[in-house]
Amino acid sequence: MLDPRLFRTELDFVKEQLNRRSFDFNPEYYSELEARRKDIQVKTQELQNERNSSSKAIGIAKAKGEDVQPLLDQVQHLGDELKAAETELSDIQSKMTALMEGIPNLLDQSVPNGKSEDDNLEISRWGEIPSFDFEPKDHVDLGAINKGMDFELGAKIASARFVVLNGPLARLQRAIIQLMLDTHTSEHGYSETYVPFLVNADSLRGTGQLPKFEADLFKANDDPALYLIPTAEVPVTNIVRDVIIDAKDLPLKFVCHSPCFRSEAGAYGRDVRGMIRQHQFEKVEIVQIVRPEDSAQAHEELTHHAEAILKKLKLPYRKMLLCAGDTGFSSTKTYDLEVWLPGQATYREISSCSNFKDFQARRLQARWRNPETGKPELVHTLNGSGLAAGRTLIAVMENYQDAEGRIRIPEALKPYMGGLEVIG
RNA sequence: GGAGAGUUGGCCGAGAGGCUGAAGGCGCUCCCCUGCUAAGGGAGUAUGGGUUUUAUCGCCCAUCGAGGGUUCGAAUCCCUCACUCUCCGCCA
Repeated sequence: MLDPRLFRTELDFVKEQLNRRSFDFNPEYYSELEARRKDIQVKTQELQNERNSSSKAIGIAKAKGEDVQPLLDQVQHLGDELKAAETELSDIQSKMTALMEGIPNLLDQSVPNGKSEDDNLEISRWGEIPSFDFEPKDHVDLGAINKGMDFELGAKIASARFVVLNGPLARLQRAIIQLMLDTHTSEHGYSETYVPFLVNADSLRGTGQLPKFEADLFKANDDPALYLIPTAEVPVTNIVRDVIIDAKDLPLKFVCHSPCFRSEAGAYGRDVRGMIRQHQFEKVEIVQIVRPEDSAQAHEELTHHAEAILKKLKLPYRKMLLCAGDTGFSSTKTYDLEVWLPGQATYREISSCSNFKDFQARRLQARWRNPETGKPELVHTLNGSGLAAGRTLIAVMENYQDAEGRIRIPEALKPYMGGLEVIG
């Protein structure tokens, strides 16, 4: 959620900034709502004040043993009037909240203009694109060998867009996850957490998935409403919901492995083949909670932490700065890391690292006590995939294949593979 | 799943319809005092919101697990829900 004060003082600026995302913001509707809100809130509070002071007077009169009937007659009319005002106020406040919760974050100055992923800006490339003296297979063909990766079985057990991994490939994915967790905890200073994979609506509202993106979620229960997490970002960032953090405890850095569940309604037709876009996938997420002045620097570092995994695995990748039109709802600035997939001869997203500044923190009421002001102030939140494990598995398979369709185990993963050097 | 007991400020804990946003204690901050330390004295110490933006001051509103209700008036009475603890059952 954006700062309501910004709307009251810089309405034109807000509209202009939201335009960069092609978000159509209607300042007239906002101003009208805000004017009514003010009007009704002031009126309601005046009535409440009147009721409170009258009631107090009755209490005092009664204590003195005076006749309170005249006073009671005086407040008679207040009840209905106040109730009507309160109803009207809560009505307009929920309209206001609905409006505000549907507005995306403002973009950082450094984010380039653009409409789609085609306008994203390439920042850097790393690694050698492998050359093969044979036609490289994609992960689906490689996985079909020994039924190590079985999409039909996934469909039988669940539905389309689920997969079953068997034997060494299942272990390889686990090895990838282990490498990521170990690297982030022992080299990058993150603290490992284990969290619920079902979350309530408040948590999803806090990180920005609700109310706007319910269609992307799997709802697992109705009363109370519980949803399968689309990313560990949700439960992990909600650790600090409604918390005032001691200044000395910042930054907080969490790493968390979890399965992720995405309904991706409407996404059918894209990436139908293989493990690129699944309803369920494994991911290691890194999350930072920082002082506002530190978030830009933290964003760079967090992205480097994700890159470090690709470097350890010697997977070629490029780093993209997302353009205005491709940057997510809650983010001010996002770097995507795209790994090279020989099977598709293209770069594909494997990590997304975002700085949300105070957008999530405001929804979460996640604050820290600023020693300079002595007051609670909003923190900044950041997160990134470090990395998506399913897609990392694909990348390892495709980049480390040989002419016979076998897969060499990258050096960094060997300690986790129990002596295995080659799969297939 | 069954039975019972709880949920009050950073923490402990009083309060049982009316000058209670909440006694008292602990902690913390500032000041005074005392060779040092310890002890002592004094003051302050929730959060959100409104009041044409911000800051100061003031005034006002809301909040005693959450949401409804009764009442002129609710931390206090009633209802619903959530969570915590204890015992029993069942399990990993």
